[in-house]
Amino acid sequence: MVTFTALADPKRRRIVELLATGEMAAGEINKHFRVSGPAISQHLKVLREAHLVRVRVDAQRRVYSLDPKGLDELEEWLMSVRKFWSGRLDALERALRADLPPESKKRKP
Amino acid sequence: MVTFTALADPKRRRIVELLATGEMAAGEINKHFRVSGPAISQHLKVLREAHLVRVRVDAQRRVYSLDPKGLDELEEWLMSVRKFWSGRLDALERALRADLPPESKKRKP
DNA sequence: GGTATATTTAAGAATATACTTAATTTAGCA
DNA sequence: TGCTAAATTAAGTATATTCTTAAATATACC
Repeated sequence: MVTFTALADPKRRRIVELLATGEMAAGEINKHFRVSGPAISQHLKVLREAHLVRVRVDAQRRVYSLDPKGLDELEEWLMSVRKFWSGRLDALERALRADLPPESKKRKP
Repeated sequence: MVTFTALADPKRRRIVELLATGEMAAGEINKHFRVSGPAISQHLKVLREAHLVRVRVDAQRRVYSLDPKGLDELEEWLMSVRKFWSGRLDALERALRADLPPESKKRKP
């Protein structure tokens, strides 16, 4: 799940948000940030490897757009965790339901 | 969105997956990894700050469980991006739909 | 009180990340 | 061909992350 690593950086998250509104060339993406071109290029590489964006070549320009795969993987992980979790109530919730103390407080070490 | 930073680490993701199956004390979580106790404790702190887990005190033990807030925030971001994205087709898809070339290939620099 | 257990906090070291400037690649056009 | 534009790759550096061991904190039990 390189997806989370890719989205851990705020600039990369912002790039994904930008591309959600439509495709954009690397240079145009760059204008939205106060960093050098290479910095953005490196971020785009990470996003590409995480299948969060794809490139289309248009002459010298590289036009970037969202890749569904990355977000799908993210959602899959999220739903998988939720699936295991749902149906399970934690001790506190069980206690509230049964109107009983959460569990025996004493415990041998 | 400190959530992504928290989930960027594979061990922390694993901890969330473990807790999805039920609550667990810090020491018990630790047994699932080959690292020292402090290492896990630090990971748990990051997860706590991201509202992905919560603690309940039981004598000397700290019993951890999932916190809905973190995953909710994650899902919210994901859905927000999808929302902006949906309805928008990229140039290639538009072209395929209209059965026309994607766009004028020539462009002045 | 004194000792053992469970866990966290502190301090420091190794590795990874994100940036910079310089050099390289690729395409268009006079 | 030579020149400009757009972007990437390369190399180096500053900062962040993750881990370790040692010390501190808190609770239970004798």
